[in-house]
Amino acid sequence: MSETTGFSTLSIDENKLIALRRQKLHELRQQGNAYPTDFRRDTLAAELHIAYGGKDNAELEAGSHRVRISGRMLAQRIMGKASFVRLRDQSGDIQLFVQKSALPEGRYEAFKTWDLGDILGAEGVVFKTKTGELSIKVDTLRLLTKSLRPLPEKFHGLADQETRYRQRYVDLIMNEATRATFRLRSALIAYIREFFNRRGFLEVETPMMQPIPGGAAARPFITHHNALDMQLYLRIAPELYLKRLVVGGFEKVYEINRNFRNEGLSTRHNPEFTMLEFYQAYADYRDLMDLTEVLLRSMAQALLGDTIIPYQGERYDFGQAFQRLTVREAVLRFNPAISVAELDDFESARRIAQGLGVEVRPEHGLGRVQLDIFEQTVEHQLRDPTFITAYPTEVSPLARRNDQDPTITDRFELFVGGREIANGFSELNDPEDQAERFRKQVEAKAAGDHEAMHYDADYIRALEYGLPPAAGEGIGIDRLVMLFADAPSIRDVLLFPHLRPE
RNA sequence: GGGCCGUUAGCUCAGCUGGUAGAGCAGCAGACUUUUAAUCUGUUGGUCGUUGGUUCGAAUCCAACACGGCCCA
Repeated sequence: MSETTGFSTLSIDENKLIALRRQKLHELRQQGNAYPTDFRRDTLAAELHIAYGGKDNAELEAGSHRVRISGRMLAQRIMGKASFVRLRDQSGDIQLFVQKSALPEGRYEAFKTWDLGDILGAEGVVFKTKTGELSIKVDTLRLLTKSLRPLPEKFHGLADQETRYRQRYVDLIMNEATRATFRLRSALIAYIREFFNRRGFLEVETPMMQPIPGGAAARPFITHHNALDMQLYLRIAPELYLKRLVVGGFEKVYEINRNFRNEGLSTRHNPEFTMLEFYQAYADYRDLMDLTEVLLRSMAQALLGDTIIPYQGERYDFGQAFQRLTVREAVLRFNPAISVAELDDFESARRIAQGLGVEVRPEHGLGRVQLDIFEQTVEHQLRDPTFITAYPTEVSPLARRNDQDPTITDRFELFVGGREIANGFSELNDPEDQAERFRKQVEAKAAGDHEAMHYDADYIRALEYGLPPAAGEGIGIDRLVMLFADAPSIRDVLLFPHLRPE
């Protein structure tokens, strides 16, 4: 016990490995600037592989290509008078061959004291080793940043899920699969921007702090503005602002940004998540289904090189026309035991829903009950991309009523792999109908529905100026990235997923 | 919110019916001028998630709690 008292002043996760590295840093400080900023690289690792990977060593030696490179030292194989180092920069890895005889006096000895994880700058000549690995024969070698914390083990890497999420920087250092996922995410978002820009959509940014949270059925986060002494909400959706812009004459707009919903965490839910919403005047929900098919199919081809997307052992086909079913049709198709008559009769539908464990509240109408049955029995079975249409009006307060049947709306949701990926509809542009729907929502809120909407008088005022016939859609980017990256949890596609405090 | 599983060295993991903690990697010391999880010799390193209980004795059994994972709502 008395042996350990000397460490009692160290912070909780300080250990001898860190203490030793800290001592090395202390010595570096005494020798001069321990954190130099004057090193400039002229090449990335991947550029070297592209430029010289195909050449043999005789060609390389004849060319004598000098390069300056920098990155994190991930492996060190030290022999008496020469060593190999694996160095990584953003583009990839390159091996350094460090010879004592090629370095200034004392430098090799210093190098041997450097640690895995240290950031180095190196200069030398490109060559290939006798096993054919492209490398740099180093004659200048500097330590640019001392790493105080030991990296995870080189072979198994970092496997602990919790640490991977909490310390994403370590996950990124250690796991190529993680780097690939987030490169894919970036490419996917870039693809969306290009897709919509090319089609004449204008990218806009609307408020994320809103005095009235609207555009979705969800509980918001509440915050407070000190100077104005007013309550604000983090947005649950940008929808109502984007449609105000369509009123203003921006006829095709889109926004990619965060929404915040005050609900539980799961493998499919994070309190903040990224949504694409887009609106197009002089279009209806069918046009958007067509556009969505083109978007996802071309995106799969562009990012994955195929229209078949493998996901967790399944394969989803984005190449063929997406199936389109109404909520009713889907229920009947996946429940052969339910007849049309039973589904369309309120009392029998209610009994079916209750038999499935659904709570049917007195104010719920037939459409809502049918949707409950759909969610219980069909949703998880929709594996290949499938559009479900004709959502009940009572659960679609912002969607346009169907011309033939006012109890349903011209709305669709897209399901892939049993999960909702997108939600779109022809927009309700009748201000009087919209005002009436808001009033219904306010009543529901008063009756205890925390997810019901507020009455947004300014939005009604905007509609009164005239919203052209339009359709809009939201696509959940995180779920889309999960699909494209074959990731089982939303946390795998968020750089910093929300976790409880350590 | 409920059920199941997990939490042991910096990392990846062993640790049996309870007897006081191990390996590999990393680290440290040494050898080695073309390595590839380099190799060879020696060696340091632990609040066994936390708290309480049972017991002569708990990493191990029990309970509660914390965090995470999976499934369900």
